[in-house]
Amino acid sequence: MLDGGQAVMLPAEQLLQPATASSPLWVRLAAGLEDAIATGSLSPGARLEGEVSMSERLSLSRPTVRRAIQELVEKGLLVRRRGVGTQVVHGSVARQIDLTSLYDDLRRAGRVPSTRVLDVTLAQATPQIAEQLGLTSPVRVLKIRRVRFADAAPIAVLENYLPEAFADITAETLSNQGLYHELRARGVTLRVARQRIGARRATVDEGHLLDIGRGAPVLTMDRRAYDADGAAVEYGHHCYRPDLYGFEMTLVDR
Amino acid sequence: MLDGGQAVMLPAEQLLQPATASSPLWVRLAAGLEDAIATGSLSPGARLEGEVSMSERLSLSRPTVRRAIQELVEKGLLVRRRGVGTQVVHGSVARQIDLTSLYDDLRRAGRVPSTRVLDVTLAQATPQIAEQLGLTSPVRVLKIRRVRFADAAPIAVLENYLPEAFADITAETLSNQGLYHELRARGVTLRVARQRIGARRATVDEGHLLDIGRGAPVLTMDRRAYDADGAAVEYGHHCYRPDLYGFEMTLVDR
DNA sequence: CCCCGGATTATGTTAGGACATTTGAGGCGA
DNA sequence: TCGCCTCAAATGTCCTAACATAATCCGGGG
Repeated sequence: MLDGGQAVMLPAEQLLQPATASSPLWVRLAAGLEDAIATGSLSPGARLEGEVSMSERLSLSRPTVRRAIQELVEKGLLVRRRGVGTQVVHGSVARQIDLTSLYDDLRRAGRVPSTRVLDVTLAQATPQIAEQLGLTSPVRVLKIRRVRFADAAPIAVLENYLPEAFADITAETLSNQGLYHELRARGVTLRVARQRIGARRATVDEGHLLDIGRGAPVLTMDRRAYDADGAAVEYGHHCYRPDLYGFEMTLVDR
Repeated sequence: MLDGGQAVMLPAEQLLQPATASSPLWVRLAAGLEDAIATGSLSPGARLEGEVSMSERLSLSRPTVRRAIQELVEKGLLVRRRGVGTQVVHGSVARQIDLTSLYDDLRRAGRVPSTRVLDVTLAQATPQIAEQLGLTSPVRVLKIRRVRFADAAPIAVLENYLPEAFADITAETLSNQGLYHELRARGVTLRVARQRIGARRATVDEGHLLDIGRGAPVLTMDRRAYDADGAAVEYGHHCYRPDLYGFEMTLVDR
């Protein structure tokens, strides 16, 4: 076998990130492993040290080591096979779709995001919007319309609806940081989101905002995000310039 | 509190699916819980019985119960909060994107899928295709072109590339079942896939096959699927009619 | 009546052990 | 030399046990 004839054993200091951080042990181990993969200490195809051996060497319990490895398996970085071992997957790594905003996505990709807020208005909700937010019909909602730029090029038109409780969100706040960041700052923790990705022709308005021809194709994403209580917090309707943005994800068979 | 003032306690027989099935305990419990949610025995917002209580009542260990619940949390059906408990999420359930083929997707949605195989040819790989499959340049690959129908309406044009080892796949086989089914039948187990979803204008050819106007928007998906060994098995380039198909997924914050 | 602080309850983390199952490789025999 | 069989190694499943931590509830004191 070319790949991983011998199991790779990395020093404990490299695997376990600094003890100063008071995060769970398995998180620190997972971070250490992910780092080792990212920096090339563990190259694609390499066979990992066995769970039992690793737990003894690091003075951790096997469940803890297992939990860390499981994390990376679900991220698509490692593959485990019973009777064989754990290997680093081939191919270049792609980040998984997270419950994050486009703003964070772009920053991580090393691009410079900026936002132009078109309008922030409190208006009567249409029956459709009210239903998406799980509210009874005659209710007012905050409507936000923004254009997102990456390195000065317009890449998306964002339309978001929130319950009236968030009516004090200002256009200024949204210019500086993403909507999700602002929600988190208010103590709202988003837990689950359902989204649908599709495509259609751009409306005249969208075509103008995105600087593409009228009727040009756009990539769309509708998302409903829920609170920890299960209450709908946000309904978003986004559309992207397909030549500048796409959704990448890693699927893992379980 | 309106929702879940009292924890719901379902009978053991309902939660644990038949013992005849020799699947792992946590799988059977997870299936039982998922069933209870699907049938409405556990309605949205309902509070689940605590882990400890449930494990005692079912004569299972807490880690086993935890594993089952964890599964449904990752599927987006349940939400857990420390100090509070576990609740069924609100909103209608949407299936998560899996490592499955479009063929299986449609069958599960209750639609009748069918396939028209355009051509199956063994040809010299372009440098791009070879690179996607992780092969050195001068190599032949199997190229498959199909049109997928759902209830007699064309919804996708599928273009797949496979290593020469699969050259004996015939057009006839592909008419009866999906490509992934055929691969599994040959002992190939797909473990990881990376995909990118985007949009663009349909080519003249695609517009004709999908019965849409030329230049109409199509939803595209490029996927590379890897074997358990980490070897690239398939590279696919699909395009869908956006008015008939979209990608739905559930995101869970961890 | 309001506010604050403990008791309660629930999930989160970690440990340590035992056995089952799958896989690959090496050795033995025909 | 080829094929079968056994064995070792690795992950998968399952158990018991304890402590940590967050959130809520409730009662007492101001």
